[in-house]
Amino acid sequence: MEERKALIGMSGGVDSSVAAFLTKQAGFSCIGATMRLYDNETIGEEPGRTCCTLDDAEDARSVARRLGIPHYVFNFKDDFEDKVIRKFVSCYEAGLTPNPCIDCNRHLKFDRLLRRAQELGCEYVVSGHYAQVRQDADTGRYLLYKAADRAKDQTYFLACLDQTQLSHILFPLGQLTKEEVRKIAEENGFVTARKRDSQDICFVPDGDYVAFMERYTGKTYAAGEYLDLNGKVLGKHRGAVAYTLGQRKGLGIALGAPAYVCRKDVEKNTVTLGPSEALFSPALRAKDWNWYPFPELTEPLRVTAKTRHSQLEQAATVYPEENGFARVEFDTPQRAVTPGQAVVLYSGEIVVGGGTITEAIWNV
RNA sequence: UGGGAUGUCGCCAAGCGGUAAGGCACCAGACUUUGACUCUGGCAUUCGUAGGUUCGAAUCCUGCCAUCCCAG
Repeated sequence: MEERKALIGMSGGVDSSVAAFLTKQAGFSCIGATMRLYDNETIGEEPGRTCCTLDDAEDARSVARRLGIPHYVFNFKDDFEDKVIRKFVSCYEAGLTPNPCIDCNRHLKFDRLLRRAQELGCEYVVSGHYAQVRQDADTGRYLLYKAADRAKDQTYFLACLDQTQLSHILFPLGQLTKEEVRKIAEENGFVTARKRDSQDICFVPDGDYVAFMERYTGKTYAAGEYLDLNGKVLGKHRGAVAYTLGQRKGLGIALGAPAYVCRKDVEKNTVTLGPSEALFSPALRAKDWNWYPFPELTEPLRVTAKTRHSQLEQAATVYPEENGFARVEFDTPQRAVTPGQAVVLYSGEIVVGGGTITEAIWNV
């Protein structure tokens, strides 16, 4: 029987290094691959703490060499710019709040990279994500399960993957804790063992995404007015694209009490400020759903839901709607439900589905 | 120009003779593979200004300056 082949997406971090090690140990014929997603000139930044600098590619290569597996660097800059960076910018310009990590998973790691893997004869793409995929014995469907290490669970970023993608994915870290992963890396002498976890948007290393957008588009976003909940003008803001729902920091306006972005209107270029209490909505509507235990949602279902990565799951009921939409009604109103962000539904250990929030529903 | 009022951190604001609260904003960390939220820490040797009284003043007195209101 021919040895099964797997391509490991190696970012140059500790997680994917250990994923490669475990895949090799499991008996797969492995190929290591690092994606080149952008140049520093595209993003107008000095090399920094990002997910795919040259240093990171070198670290990945070093680990691959140690494991005795080949290592390639694939140039996916065109797709990354088109499907992640451009979408990021156009989302903000449309008044939404994008989630580039999810788009990168959907279009790069588990699409472009997967296709390249298949060209190389690999059945699987392997990544260092903390999540689990299992095939349901009865239905044959691929199910996404939470990671054993709940604190590191990354299913929120992966609930955009469809059945075809899941059927070709291995997450070797799904049953391990971060601590165990670091230990394995140490024991094997990987240079990546003590690298810190990645964070921030990789192509905006300094965190100033507005400055990034202005550099990238060559535009200047016009200042506009801050409004209170009654529409009264409170002051000037630096352009509605620079704000996201629920935001408090960086408003630069002192109102005596903490103020948060409660609504925004990119057409009128206004940002409405108010107290935290004005941010709670009892329901949301979302589109572009992926369902895991079944092909389509046909009837209301009790679930728990997250509207952001670092949020406790909230009890809710999801209702199917026309044209691929679904409505999620929370038992308790949720704060700053933000269009453009993902909503992910769970039932116990499994991910029921994931979609993209189109609107917060303020009155039910 | 008369009459009145007020001037304390970027904004608001305690203090009222005993040696500068607090909130907001801001900055820095922490948390976090998105944006956010949150948490912790920092943030006026100085109280419009110049003098005076006092052991001691942001707090009392005087001049000046500035702002606001009412008269004009």
